[in-house]
Amino acid sequence: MMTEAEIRTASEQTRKRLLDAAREVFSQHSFQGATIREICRLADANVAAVNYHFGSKDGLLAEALNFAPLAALQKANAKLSECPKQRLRLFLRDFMVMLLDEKNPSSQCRIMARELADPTPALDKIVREAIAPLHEFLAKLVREIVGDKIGEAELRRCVHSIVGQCLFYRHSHPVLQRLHPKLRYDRKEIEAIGEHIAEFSLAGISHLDMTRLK
Amino acid sequence: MMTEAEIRTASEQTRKRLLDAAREVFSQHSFQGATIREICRLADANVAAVNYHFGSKDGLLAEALNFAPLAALQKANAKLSECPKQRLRLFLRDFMVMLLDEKNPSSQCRIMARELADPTPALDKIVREAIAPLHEFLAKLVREIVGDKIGEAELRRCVHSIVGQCLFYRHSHPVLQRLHPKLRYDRKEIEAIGEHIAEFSLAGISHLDMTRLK
DNA sequence: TTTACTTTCAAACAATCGTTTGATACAGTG
DNA sequence: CACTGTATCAAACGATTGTTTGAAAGTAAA
Repeated sequence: MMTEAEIRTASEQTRKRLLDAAREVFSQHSFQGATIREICRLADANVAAVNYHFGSKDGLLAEALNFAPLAALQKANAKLSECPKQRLRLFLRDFMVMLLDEKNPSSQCRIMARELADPTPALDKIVREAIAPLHEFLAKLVREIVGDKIGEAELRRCVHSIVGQCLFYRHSHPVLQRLHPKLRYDRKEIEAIGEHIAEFSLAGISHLDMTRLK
Repeated sequence: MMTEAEIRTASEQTRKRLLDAAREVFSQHSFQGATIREICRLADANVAAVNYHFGSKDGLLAEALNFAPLAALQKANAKLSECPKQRLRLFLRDFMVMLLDEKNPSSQCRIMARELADPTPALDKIVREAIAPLHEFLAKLVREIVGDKIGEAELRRCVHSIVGQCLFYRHSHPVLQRLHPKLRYDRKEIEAIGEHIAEFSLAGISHLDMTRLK
């Protein structure tokens, strides 16, 4: 026997299991490659559960996406009293952990990275709520570092260079596994990658700054 | 009425139309998202033609892949008498044209970029014949620039930074279109992107060199 | 208990997928 | 002519997809 509150959570537990399973499956397959049956098998739910709780496969993906952790990362970073360069270093470290660490529950970013190349009905939401704010955040940070000596087009390309480096490790994971079979992405390696991207990018940004001055 | 040679070319023309259509469709959809029926519709051929000429969808993808243009790019670059830095600039410009220019017939690289994230039976061939040589080529080039002052792990990360920047524009094309709707990838813009990646990366490489020396 | 509502489930649905089949047309060989 | 092999085609095959259905189970309120 269950109380009203417990009943509600029983249904919500099913929803939660479905969302967790969906994030897992959607992050490992393309949207067309992920099947409702696999998600439901992983969630220990009936095939009809997805359409009952979320209306459709599209609806499930839309609800599975939650970019609050990414937004929180940016918000917390903006409040730091460090210099812009150091804030970029810290952000890239945390962002790479979010992208690569299997133990990290924020697999939404992994879905985001996957959906970039494969437009789905959820892409509009992803761009609006996650990618656009992320690019604006980085653009503001780079602008703080470089000043107003470079144009908008170059600023945008710097942001692309940074994001491109980060997403590469997530996107090309299956390939990198085959190129370097011995490599494991433990916490230490992930942080080393984040630091590399930060130093590499800071040098690239500063260099553009210098070339503009001449 | 046709002669024997013309018959053979008639069949080979069908093969060619199928391969062209396959490259077009595979570069725009994931492997699971691309359908044989769409390929055959584009090639103006029967649905059975793919299995008749190539055995299966997998076989069609495998034969559609041809990395000769990419290999030729590397070979031609290696023969240049320019300094390593200038050779990197030239290679990145040509590579970006190959990746982004719609008028460029080398759409195999676009398929490659797409397949990175979505393992298919053809991924082994892609890694072996295209990605591994590309990474080795860039590693050698970076090594020429930086000398032996950095370790293998850092060298590898530099290559990843370069490749990541390049692939980002191909991978995230649908997203970038929504972020910057006014932007068009004409020849001039593509070359500007290639130059940016070159300068950005050269600065990053040189900086790692300097930090190692201290 | 009876009634009303929510949730779950096995089963089926319609659509689409990659693939196969058997017929057909055609060119070359004897 | 008959025979052989190649290429194409409409049609169908079996499997799998996302989705729907109708009944069963379970809870809350009457």
